[in-house]
Amino acid sequence: MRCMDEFCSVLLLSAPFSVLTYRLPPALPVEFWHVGARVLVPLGRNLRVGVLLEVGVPLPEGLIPKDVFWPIDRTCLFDAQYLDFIRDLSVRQMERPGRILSRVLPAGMRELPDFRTRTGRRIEMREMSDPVRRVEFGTWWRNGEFAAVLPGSKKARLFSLSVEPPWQLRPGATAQLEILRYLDVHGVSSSKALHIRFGKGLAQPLAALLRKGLVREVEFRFREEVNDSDVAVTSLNDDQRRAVDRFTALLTSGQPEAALLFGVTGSGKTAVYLELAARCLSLDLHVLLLAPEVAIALKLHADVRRALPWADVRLYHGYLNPAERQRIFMDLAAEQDHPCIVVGTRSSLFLPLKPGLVILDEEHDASFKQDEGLIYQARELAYGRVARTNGLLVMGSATPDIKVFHAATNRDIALECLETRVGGGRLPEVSFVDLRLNPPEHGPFATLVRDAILDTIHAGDQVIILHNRRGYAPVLYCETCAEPIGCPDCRVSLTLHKRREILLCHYCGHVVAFPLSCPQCRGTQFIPLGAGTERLEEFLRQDLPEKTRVLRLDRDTVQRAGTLQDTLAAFARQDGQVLVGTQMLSKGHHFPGVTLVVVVDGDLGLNLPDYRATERSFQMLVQVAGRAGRGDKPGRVLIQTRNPGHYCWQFIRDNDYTGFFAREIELRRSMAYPPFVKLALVRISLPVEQSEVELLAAFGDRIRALGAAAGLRVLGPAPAPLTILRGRKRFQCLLKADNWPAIRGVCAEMRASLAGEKHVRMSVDLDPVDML
DNA sequence: AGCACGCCGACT
DNA sequence: GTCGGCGTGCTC
Repeated sequence: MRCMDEFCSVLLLSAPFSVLTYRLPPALPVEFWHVGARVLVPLGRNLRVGVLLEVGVPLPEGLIPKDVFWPIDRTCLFDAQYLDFIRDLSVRQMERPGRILSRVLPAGMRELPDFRTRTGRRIEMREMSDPVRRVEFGTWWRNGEFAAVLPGSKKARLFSLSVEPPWQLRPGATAQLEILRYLDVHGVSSSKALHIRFGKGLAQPLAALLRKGLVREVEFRFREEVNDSDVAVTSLNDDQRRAVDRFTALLTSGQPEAALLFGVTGSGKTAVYLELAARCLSLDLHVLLLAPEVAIALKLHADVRRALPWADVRLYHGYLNPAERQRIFMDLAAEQDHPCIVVGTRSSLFLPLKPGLVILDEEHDASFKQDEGLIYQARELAYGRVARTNGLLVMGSATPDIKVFHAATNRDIALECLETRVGGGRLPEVSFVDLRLNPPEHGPFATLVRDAILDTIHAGDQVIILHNRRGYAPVLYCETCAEPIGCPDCRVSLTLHKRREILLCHYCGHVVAFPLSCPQCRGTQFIPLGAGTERLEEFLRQDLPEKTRVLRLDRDTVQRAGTLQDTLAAFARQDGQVLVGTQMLSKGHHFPGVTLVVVVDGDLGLNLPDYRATERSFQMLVQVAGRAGRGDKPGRVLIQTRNPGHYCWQFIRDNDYTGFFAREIELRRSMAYPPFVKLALVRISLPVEQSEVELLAAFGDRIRALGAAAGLRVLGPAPAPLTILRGRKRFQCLLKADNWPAIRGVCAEMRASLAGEKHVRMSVDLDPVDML
């Protein structure tokens, strides 16, 4: 029994997310409490989950503390390094640490757990607060006969459409039809999401649909890959060996290190990762291997399992069900000294590991930036993690981020290059088709492009057609009122998705049924303008010889469970001659039968209001070009353009990343863009019905004054590229500075100055990836 | 997030 | 008169 009261600080994992002071209950022994473990604390009249941050803190003046209610974890979940990492992130994001932590943890971990005895009997909170019973529960807790079980161990059920529309339903089955439509629009959905949408009336119609086989329950949106790995586990070539040796030296240098592995597509970066991972494990350190997309993570997971069958390999990503995610999280926390490899997507950065090695595969990929909710750039967080463990961050790419390559050329980070394609495959020949001289006479294709497609098919080879625009037509034009149909909440036109019979806003997700009559003039005659992947697929089906099989891959087709993998697998075994799709198909897959890649509109990405537009276009086109000719036949890439003079084309043709880099970095230097300055985008929005005039004037004056005082340049405020989005008018300022703290300071003051304006929202994107 | 408190509109 | 809408403010 302690004679003096002890106080502790607890970080709440639900609103208000504050750090509060509690007393450790004198009746429970001190060994029940672990810094970094979760505890149950009273707040108001109920209990909350929090993290025990510190024991032995002073009691704030005038505060009468409540007692911590009960421990949840028996061991520390978050060590000092992890909490420091979260704290650092919270400073950078200008958010409270509790909010950050609650966002990055598997959902169930911030919810009230059930307490059960070993025999499975549930103990009510009411019983646990009885002072007499508590002594007994304390004994049980110590003996491990009593524990917190995570909620949500009940599996979240996922449902997917299993039959394409039109559906055979009895007339009047409106509830069933609504559910089918919902699944068609939203793709694989959890029972929770369906419940939110349909409420109590869900169970019966859903059961009917399951019975009829129109809807099926799926385990998982993705299947684990079978071990058909194509990574050579044979010996490494000289380049690969040199990279491995150099990185191994960095791994054991005793200080944080970062390195870039720069290698053309097909040069065997994965083999380097695997060898390095093996060495890291033999040093008893954790390895984190991050992929930009779940599908690529699955592939890498299979590769790792095959190459390192003796290793403890885990797979983690956002599509695991919550119980699964929690289990992995808790397992890793419990075995922090046991070396293992986690393969996953960016959310794996928040697992409780002590990573000796973090590998970012396809480092340039925009998916590594989380841009909803908690905004972060995986690369920076990955470095944040290895910085605390004196580990090594390896970033791999054929088309590195300009900023990363700049750091490598400055020798701020190490650089290793893989010069040759493993197995000697040649890079494809890239040529450009000037659409002004060769007009698109066959749908969107110039005659010579269409001929090339036909020739390839006749030769028995495969074609990839890239068009980074989904849907049927991006604009639906009303014949009578001569206006395109626009989104009611955003100032953009709706995209026609013909098969799904909807018009969809690609910015806010607004959906309307199609066919419809024009909301302006009630007209019913429409002309679809422009083409998305769906229209290309339709065109190719009609235009190409009848027996040609055309597959399509974009976000719309992938909404059916397993479609992404099924389609990729079907195309890989040549169950289809043509694959049409968005940038989704430029990533990481290997199709030996492909000898032609067609880019329908090479200019599509070049004219966006974004200083990185050219870089991104370059990366995507080089990546998709890399899909061609990886087998024994040489490949060819045809890029249609109306702007053949653009500087990036020659570098794409010559597969000359370093040339592109040299040009681009000079442009960035002269225009004062990153990496030469730090950039932030401050956006304010207000409901459309409010006047912005006064607000903008006051906001502009204040931010320019603050900016001048802090030594940064302020551009704007100006209307944002999508001026009206989701029913709000949007304006933005671009801030340029030579350090982040100056930017953060100004942003924090601006946020404070807007505190009184209830309907005005302000968001800050530090280092924006795109300015839309 | 919850839950209280408090201040205004339409009911037994 | 009171029931109940949800705006504002606090919780160790």
